[in-house]
Amino acid sequence: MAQKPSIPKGTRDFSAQEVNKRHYIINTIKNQFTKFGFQPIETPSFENYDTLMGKYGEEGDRLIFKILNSGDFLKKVNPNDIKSENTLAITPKIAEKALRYDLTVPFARYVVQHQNELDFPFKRYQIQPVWRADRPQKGRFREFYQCDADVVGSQSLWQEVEFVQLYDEVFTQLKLEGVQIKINNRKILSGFAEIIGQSDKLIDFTVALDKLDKIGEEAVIEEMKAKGITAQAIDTIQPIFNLKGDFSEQIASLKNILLASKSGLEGLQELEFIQQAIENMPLKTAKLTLDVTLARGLNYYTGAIFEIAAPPQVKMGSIGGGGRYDDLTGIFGLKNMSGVGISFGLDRIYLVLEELKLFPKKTDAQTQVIFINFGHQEALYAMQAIRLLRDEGVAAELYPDEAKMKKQMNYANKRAIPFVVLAGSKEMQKEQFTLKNMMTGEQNNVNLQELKKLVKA
RNA sequence: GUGGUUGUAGCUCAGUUGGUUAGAGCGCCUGAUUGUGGUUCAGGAGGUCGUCGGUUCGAGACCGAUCUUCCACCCCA
Repeated sequence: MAQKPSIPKGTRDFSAQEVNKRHYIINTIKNQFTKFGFQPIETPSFENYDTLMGKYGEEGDRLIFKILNSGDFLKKVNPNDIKSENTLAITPKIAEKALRYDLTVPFARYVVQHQNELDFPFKRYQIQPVWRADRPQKGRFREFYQCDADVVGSQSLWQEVEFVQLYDEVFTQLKLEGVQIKINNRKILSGFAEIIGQSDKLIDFTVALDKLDKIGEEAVIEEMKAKGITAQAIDTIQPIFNLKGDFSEQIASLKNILLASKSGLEGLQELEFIQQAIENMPLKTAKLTLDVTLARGLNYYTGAIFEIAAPPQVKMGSIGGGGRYDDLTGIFGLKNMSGVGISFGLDRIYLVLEELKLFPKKTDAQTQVIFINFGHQEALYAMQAIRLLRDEGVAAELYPDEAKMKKQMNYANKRAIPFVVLAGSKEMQKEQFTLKNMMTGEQNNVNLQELKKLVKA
């Protein structure tokens, strides 16, 4: 116990069953990505320090795992910085690489770096782990998978429409019903800030607004005041705390509030476009809702913002998110390249499916038949049959050791292998096999042809 | 980064105000059953009580540090 090895905080090992279930989710997502015309790419697990730093705000920078240089990494550091414990100055000197924090920024880097080889609009998907030096919690890990799909090089709102459909399709396939696709638009949030004459406090304003359904109206107002937003300004936009009605009714009331804001009205128009399209092509199981309090931390969104809420009966943070960013590649020197993308949080979706018992019983193929090992001659006889079964696509194996029958049977039972073949000298003489069905316990003497047929069924 | 919480056998957990050799259920191994798993019965193995240090005649229990778990905040998938 004491001397046993361990793994770092916030990381996990996955058993065979868990991996199979994860593959089930990944395959579902991948199939839909492909159907919607996205191409797979992969990027390295670590990037240059400068590629990642400064892209996620101060909080994000703190959560990026930095990789210590190899060799005499202290040589490049100014000794005065070490003496004065100037961490900020030392870090970029001793860590020139860092683990990726998400898939979007590496994707932007990829697009800029390969711009001459890509055909725009470029649609890519990417399913890889990311790392964050966060404190673990329910559904929060330090290593987790993101499944991203993005389009760059198109300003068309049809992309947003398609992403809503893509979300709906994936969760429908996963039998996860009642998922809420919350949508908002950064331009509406800017519009609010504009109306109250405090555009400089946009971030503070949205961060506070984002907490509305969690801490309530009063606490939100409290926080806004604490951030220096005037009571008068808050009064002006008070109505947004209590928006009523369905999607289009909310749009109508917002139009009144945002009358004086050009960008606000633009944002509303975009939302209307998406909503009307979806109305004409109803979603299968998900629900599209307008949520003006939806802010999402990432600074780079400029248009639509998505967030996916799990069905209300499970307590879980968002299981996906995304949005439009007009200038993501700008930070790497490629201007005028509008992009929009979404992400699925694999690990959280897993927890939700587990809690709601939505995983199919058989998430993956497993061994269908195992042959008892009676000795060298018998094993050879078994192996010949196994090879033919494998050619037919049947997962078959031989118990490797000449162990006691009871032990071999027990092993088959534990692994829930549905068929066991007993082929000893008796069977070999008649070129037969004794096939035992482990579910029913019944046993039959069959030839190879019949064996294939029975095991496959 | 802030505050709280958890750790005893492979797993789930008991363990009294600090006092002999730290227990249970499940699982595991062996046998009853030399070509038959699940059920039953009998027997058995397995723990430096997360780690390091301290208090004490004596620590699984008390104190400190550290690691880990889970939770809230922050932030986020």
